[in-house]
Amino acid sequence: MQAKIQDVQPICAVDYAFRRIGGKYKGRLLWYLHNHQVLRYGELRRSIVDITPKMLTQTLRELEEDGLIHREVYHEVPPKVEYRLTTVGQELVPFIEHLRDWGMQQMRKENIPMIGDTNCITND
Amino acid sequence: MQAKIQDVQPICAVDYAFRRIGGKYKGRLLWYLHNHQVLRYGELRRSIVDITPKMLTQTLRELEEDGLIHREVYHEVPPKVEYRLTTVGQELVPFIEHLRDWGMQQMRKENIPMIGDTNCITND
DNA sequence: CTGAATCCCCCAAGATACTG
DNA sequence: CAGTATCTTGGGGGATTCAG
Repeated sequence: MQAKIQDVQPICAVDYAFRRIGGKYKGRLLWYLHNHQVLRYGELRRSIVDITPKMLTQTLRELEEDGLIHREVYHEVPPKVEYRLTTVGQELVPFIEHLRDWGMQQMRKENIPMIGDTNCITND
Repeated sequence: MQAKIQDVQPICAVDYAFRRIGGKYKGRLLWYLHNHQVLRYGELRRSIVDITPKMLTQTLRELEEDGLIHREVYHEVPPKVEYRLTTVGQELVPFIEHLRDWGMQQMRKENIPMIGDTNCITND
């Protein structure tokens, strides 16, 4: 488990913000949730191609505890759980969007190959 | 040493961009360099209060190799080395700025204490 | 003053198997 | 379907010492 954001006193706001969206998968997770509005656990698992169930759950829990995403459980058989961005989470979208644009530009300029889609959009 | 950005094929642009500015100190380093235009090694060491010489050098080298900062060596006694953002590095400033604003707002709302300055500005 | 060189540790992340 | 439970590991990062 990553150290909770509340448990470590940040040096400054930049430090705080970077720690809050840091980690290997948080950026993509937020981005995919933004693109699809709402995604189920299995859909996220297929979107983040290189993630294991453990890391997916762990990252989702951290983002939830952190107030960036909302988790909705439907008590059905079979189970169904939906994830979506909270209002606070949505405030981060412009940032991720611009960062993605910058990343795309850099990759084009440097001719860097990638595994997935150019726009970071999944198909399902 | 962190795996070089060129050596790991990114999943998508978001993945790429996050990996390129990831790490514990890169964000603050870029931010401080933006605020002061140019900083010497020792000034950076005092700005990033929680960094060790090893991590400072390592992070600076990664950012340099990555084309985000420029390193200028003055062959004097005593030695003098200056760091500044490159053009590509400067393109990242708006995002860091936006992220910092978001972080400040969150910290104010949640009443989170911090160690350094609210604006992430150092004094020297 | 600006680093380099070691040694070491912790924990984020991976692999695998299992469950309500 | 949506997760847990263990075990393992790689390397990011820390502490300390030395150097030009």
